[in-house]
Amino acid sequence: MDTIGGEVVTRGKEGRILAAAVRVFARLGYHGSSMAVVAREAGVATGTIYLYFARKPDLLVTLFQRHLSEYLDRSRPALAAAAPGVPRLRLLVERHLAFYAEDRELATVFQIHVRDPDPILADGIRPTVGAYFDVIGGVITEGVKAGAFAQDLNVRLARQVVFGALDETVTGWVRSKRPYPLMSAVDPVATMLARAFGATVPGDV
Amino acid sequence: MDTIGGEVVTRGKEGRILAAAVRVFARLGYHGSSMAVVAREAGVATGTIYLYFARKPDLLVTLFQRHLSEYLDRSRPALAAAAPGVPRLRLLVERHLAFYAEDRELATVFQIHVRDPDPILADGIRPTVGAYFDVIGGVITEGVKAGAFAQDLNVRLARQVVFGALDETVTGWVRSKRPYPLMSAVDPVATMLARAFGATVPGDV
Amino acid sequence: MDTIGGEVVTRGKEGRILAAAVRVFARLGYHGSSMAVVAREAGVATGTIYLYFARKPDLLVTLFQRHLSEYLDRSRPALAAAAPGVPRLRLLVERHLAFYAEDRELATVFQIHVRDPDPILADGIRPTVGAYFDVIGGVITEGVKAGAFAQDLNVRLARQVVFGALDETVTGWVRSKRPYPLMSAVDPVATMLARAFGATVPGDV
Amino acid sequence: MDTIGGEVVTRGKEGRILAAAVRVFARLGYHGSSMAVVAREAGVATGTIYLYFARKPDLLVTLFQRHLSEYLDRSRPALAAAAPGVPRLRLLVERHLAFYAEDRELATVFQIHVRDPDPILADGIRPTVGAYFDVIGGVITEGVKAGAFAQDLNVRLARQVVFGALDETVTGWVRSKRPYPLMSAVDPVATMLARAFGATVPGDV
DNA sequence: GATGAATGAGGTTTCATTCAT
DNA sequence: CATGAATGAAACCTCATTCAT
Repeated sequence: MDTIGGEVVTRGKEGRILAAAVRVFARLGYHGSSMAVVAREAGVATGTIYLYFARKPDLLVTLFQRHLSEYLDRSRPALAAAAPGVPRLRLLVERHLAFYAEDRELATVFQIHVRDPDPILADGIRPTVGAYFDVIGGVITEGVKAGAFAQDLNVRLARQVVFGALDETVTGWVRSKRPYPLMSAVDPVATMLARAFGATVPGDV
Repeated sequence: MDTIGGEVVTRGKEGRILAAAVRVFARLGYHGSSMAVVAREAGVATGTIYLYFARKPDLLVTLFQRHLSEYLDRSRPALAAAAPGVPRLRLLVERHLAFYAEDRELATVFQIHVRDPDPILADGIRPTVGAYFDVIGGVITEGVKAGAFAQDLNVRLARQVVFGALDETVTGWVRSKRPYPLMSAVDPVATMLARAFGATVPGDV
Repeated sequence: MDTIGGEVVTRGKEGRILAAAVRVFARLGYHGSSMAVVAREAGVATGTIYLYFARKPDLLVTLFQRHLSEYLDRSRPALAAAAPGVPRLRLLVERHLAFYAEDRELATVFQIHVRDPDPILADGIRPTVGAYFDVIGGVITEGVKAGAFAQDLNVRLARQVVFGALDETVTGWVRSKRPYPLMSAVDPVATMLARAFGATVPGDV
Repeated sequence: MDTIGGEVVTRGKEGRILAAAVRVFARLGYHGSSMAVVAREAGVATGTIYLYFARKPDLLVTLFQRHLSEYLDRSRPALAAAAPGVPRLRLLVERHLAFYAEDRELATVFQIHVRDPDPILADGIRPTVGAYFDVIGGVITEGVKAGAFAQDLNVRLARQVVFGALDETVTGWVRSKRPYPLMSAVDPVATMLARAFGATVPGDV
């Protein structure tokens, strides 16, 4: 896996296996998928997967680490460059939805498994998701500090509202039979969240 | 299982099995739980479960149907009795959180498995969750009609924001090591959602 | 498994599985045997074995514990009843060979696997074999004390000579194409060992 | 592998692989060792082993053939040079223990695997061990003929007693946590065996 | 000769489900 | 109704062996 122009690119056999895992997990879920099916989808022998991933959970955990971490690394500087408050919050919404819009199957996999209670999965996934929560928390805190958001905002709850709203927006999009452009949700959702935090959105009286 | 005075009551063996399933699924997750463990927790023989539930997924599906449907049936008239707009939205938030606060283990199970992609589970769970979405959609639509919420609100997205925000609020509560009173989130979350929809919240200038 | 008149008797499914394991291990060795083959030999399904033995090594370890421990328990009082020195040594030889003569396949399994280095096997087997070594050591020490054996005997080495000689006698018998009566070796071997320890054997000048 | 001045010398890659196999087999046992681990220990690629040994069992079989055969070839003339009876028997004991004392890891491997029932292993190992039995048998037969040992000695059994006693002596040494000098066992064991066969040992009345 | 990635058969173990008692 | 021993399919994972480079 390489990064070219800011995009995660998967190459070689390891990349093909991860890509196959995304497709299979999206279809059957992690627990409904067998290593044999992932292997067949990747066009390799079952044993070959184990040359790159020691155990089955590593497939899913690696997906989160690679894609989400990489997304976070790209997002932090971009967010810092935006003005605190509404602009930065709007950018967060835009980037979040753009990230998932780019790969519907990856989105499906993430939506399904962020909350998986299997201890081994959770141990691998939670740190990455926790880092994302921190990023969201930062956006809110900075907005409050800048006076753009209500001063009495409960940051922890606000963070959950942001994550929950974004997450469910993506889930709805993934589930919809006739997929609409996910990016069309950027403006409405960003507006709702901004208002939720007491910001004055351009166009409001 | 019966309903007495608005409460779901579990009786006899079927009830003990469902209650055991909640405890076990909360601890190990549906996919990490075996029928044998559920049986032991319920104090019955493995085979006995099959006298009440034809397949393993029926355990989880029945939990959603019983508890969530019953919650919905109780909620609809209560919501109808509240004034449309902010009061009704606030009541929705309050009832949602109260429902989960009442049974932390049930909350855990629901949080984890609403999105499970196993086709048999999904087929059983989605209708019930869909009905809840309709209830939420109704609250929002009525609020718009009543002029309490922004007239250009995208109801579908707003619905997802509500569900996502509530869901993540409960998830956060369930995950927290030292559990705080979930009901303390009612006011802040209700306020955020009301503002998100362009409502004037008492106390706002 | 029960004890009737001093004999180990295997009953029910657990007994049938152990008996099958003896036959299969004798033929293919522990490492060359699969659970599936043992199950087929026992006339049960593969999974059934796991109702009685948690892991594969438990099959072999249990064989040692059941048969060898039981043999030791029967032997200790019998040996104590014999006069120290040559008579007791002779009884040890006789009982050892009789024990193996009784079940050629069990003998084969034991010969092959007493020295198996697999840590899990070794941990289970060594204590039992160690107890046997102690019994042998006792016979020698008592013989020395009674003045029947050479006073300067190195007990540790003598113990190894006894065990090695007996073990190899059984191994040779197990390996021979046309099996001779193992009990015909009792007298010659007992005589050799008695003389080895400096005892005067009846008939010597 | 070459023989220079009576010593087995391992040269080149084949020798390094065999030496690695000894170390790995001593640590993990033949059945617990993988070709990959042997290769890593030898510092070669996995495939390289197959340039020198067609199958995995060939590694173990070759070890027996090379080392034991070479030992036998050196032993036969040495034994012939010793006086029949006790001196020759004592030399046999001394050479046997010296052979194992020289390489504790090789000793471990041999102790563990002489009796392995895997047909392919057994077919390769048994002839070599059989040749050793013949050598031992010769020492005893010559001792009887020379009038040094009891005339009614059962040679087959005596041979097993010798081999078993020596084998177990080495096993005990290999197993002991704090290794003592194996050669200290030469005198006591040789004495016991000589007496076992009815010989008058210098120092006896 | 040497490499080591790739293969895929085969092993152990789990567990939903059945059914004789 | 209730039991729980039994089933056997299917999962994960290992590893001897091959072969293109």
